[in-house]
Amino acid sequence: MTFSQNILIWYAQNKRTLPWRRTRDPYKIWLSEIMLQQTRVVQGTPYYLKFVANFPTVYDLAASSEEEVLKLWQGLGYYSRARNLHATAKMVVEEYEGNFPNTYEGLLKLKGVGDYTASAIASICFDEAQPVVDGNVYRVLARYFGVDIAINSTEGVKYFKELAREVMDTENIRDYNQGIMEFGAIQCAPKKPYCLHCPLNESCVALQGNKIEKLPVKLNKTKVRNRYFNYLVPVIEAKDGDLRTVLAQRKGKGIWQNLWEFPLLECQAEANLEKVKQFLPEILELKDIPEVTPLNEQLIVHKLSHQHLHTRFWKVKTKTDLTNSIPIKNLEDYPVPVLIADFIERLKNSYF
DNA sequence: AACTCGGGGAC
DNA sequence: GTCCCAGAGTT
Repeated sequence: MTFSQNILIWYAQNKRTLPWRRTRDPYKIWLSEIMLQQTRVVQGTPYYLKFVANFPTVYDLAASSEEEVLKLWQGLGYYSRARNLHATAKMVVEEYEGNFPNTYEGLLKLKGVGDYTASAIASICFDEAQPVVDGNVYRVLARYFGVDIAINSTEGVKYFKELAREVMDTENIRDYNQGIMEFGAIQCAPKKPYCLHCPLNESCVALQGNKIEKLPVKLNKTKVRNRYFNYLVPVIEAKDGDLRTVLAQRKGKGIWQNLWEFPLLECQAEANLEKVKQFLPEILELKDIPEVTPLNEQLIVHKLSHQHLHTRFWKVKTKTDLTNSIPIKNLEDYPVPVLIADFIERLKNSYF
């Protein structure tokens, strides 16, 4: 029995029932594929269901605002995916009459759709024989064929794509592609794969050579950058007695583009009260002398894959009614990073 | 070719 | 702590 035949049989017997497996609708497949980029199925699934409920068709998504899309995306990370998602929905509606391209080449032109996603949509929706090579496929192929070329090297990317193309089942590409990914996720797992009862164990080069834990090979460990964030949280007592505060939208390059946060003072190291008071006028233009107090004693360390954000929130109590101030009860309407969302959650449970 | 972009779960 | 997830875009 061939490699692909084994994959197809395993898939038929072991596949999970996932919401996007009941359809060939390119819109829904595209949505699921974007959401699952670098994201586990268990984490992405509730977001997929939320999006399908709010935006049943590409027209609904295109008619929404980026702000709404980011709000629904909040917490899923890699927010450029959400911005590209919205831009692509508008493009499909305005330039493609609401129809997604039905070929690999056509799909590649869409923002946020790269080699993997174009292959996935083309094969799943249109039965086009394009191999998918995601993290799961790299692992399965590296182990089964005993390939020790780094999967994230230029040579490796090219080699594994060609290998994937050679061993794919062109007649059953839809099930085969999903099958090899599912096989990698469930059976040929990164750690402690279930080799004992694996249908491919007798011919698996890595297993026979006792190299399961050494494959796949991956280079370049990410180095973490430490950053020191001071969020200045204005607390303004309005005339009606309500509390107001201020949010700012992150612009330009870097993390959390177009998401909202409190006015930020970033320093080279942990800042004390004097430091915050010194630079506060550059962040907030106040007419009075505010009362500034730290809201967390220990720095909150928010960990991203490549940055550690050492964060302190400062209450800035003022009587200046800043322009663009908003009622504190409206804070939850804005798309914010998890770091800010967690803070707002504590705020609800009376932080002041 | 190397870097950047989130957050979370498994270990 | 480490690894990695149904990767893409930029420099």
